[in-house]
Amino acid sequence: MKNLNATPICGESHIDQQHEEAIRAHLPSEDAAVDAAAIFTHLSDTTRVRLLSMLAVSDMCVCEMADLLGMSQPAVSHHLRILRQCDVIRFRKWGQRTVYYLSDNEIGDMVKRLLYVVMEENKERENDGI
Amino acid sequence: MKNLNATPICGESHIDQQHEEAIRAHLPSEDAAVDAAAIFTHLSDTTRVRLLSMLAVSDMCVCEMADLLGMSQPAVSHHLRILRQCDVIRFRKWGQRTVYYLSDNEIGDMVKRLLYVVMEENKERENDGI
DNA sequence: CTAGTATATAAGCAAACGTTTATATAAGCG
DNA sequence: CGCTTATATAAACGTTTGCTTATATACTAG
Repeated sequence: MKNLNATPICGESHIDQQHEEAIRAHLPSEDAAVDAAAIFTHLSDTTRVRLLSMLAVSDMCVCEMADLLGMSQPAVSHHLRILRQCDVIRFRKWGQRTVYYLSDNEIGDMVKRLLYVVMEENKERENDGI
Repeated sequence: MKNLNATPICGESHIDQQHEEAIRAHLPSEDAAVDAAAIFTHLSDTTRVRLLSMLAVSDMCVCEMADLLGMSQPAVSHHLRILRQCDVIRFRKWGQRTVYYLSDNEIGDMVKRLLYVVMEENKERENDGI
């Protein structure tokens, strides 16, 4: 295959059929793009990032998370449900309590790595100025 | 430090001051959580995932992206602005055209890895049978 | 210069999201 | 058995988001 990164299509003609087809062949399916975006959506909330950061430190039950965040219990449950649905976190029952933990799968690992990278970038940005 | 993952706090008492402080010490700052969530928000849209997937294949100008996605030019520009603002993508001027490309930084790399992981997970899920 | 193309921005509207308040389920405890 | 605690779900409301239409900027061609 040609080096697609060399020149933008528009350098040749506005719509180069061959080049266009080559690019289309590399694009994710409709479903894949939707699913990928969904995962990002599930992580795209400050409260949920906080919850995941907490669970990266320690398994925890709902009321503890609510206490630590200073948020209402229903609000926390709401976000936990979203994170559960995409299998980023799981839970085990422990008496009355429901103890949540990060999933031990690719998505869970990805989230941990991501959080780490983002936090580090954030530290650098803070050090650089403001 | 103790192994925080061993037992949930609630196993000892509902709020164990020492354990709570240990966890708080590991949590991201308010700003870090907001920034991390913001990055996910910027990626949390099907159109933007598609745009990034396209740019991962080849640098491209706005009208090409609009053509390939079958979307209006303002809609594409709207999303490109969002991706620009968080430095996931950058652009160079080329005559009348504005050619966009993925940033060569940690965030850009992260996005590529993420897209790859998510697409692979998606393929597996499809193979496992809907 | 004027006309046309490529892109960016602004205003407006419908849909989606996050929180709160209120209610439901379910497990321990007396 | 009722009473309390832990959690989940539902309804409602204000905010945010993404798309469209319309307009603005900027480069090119003639």
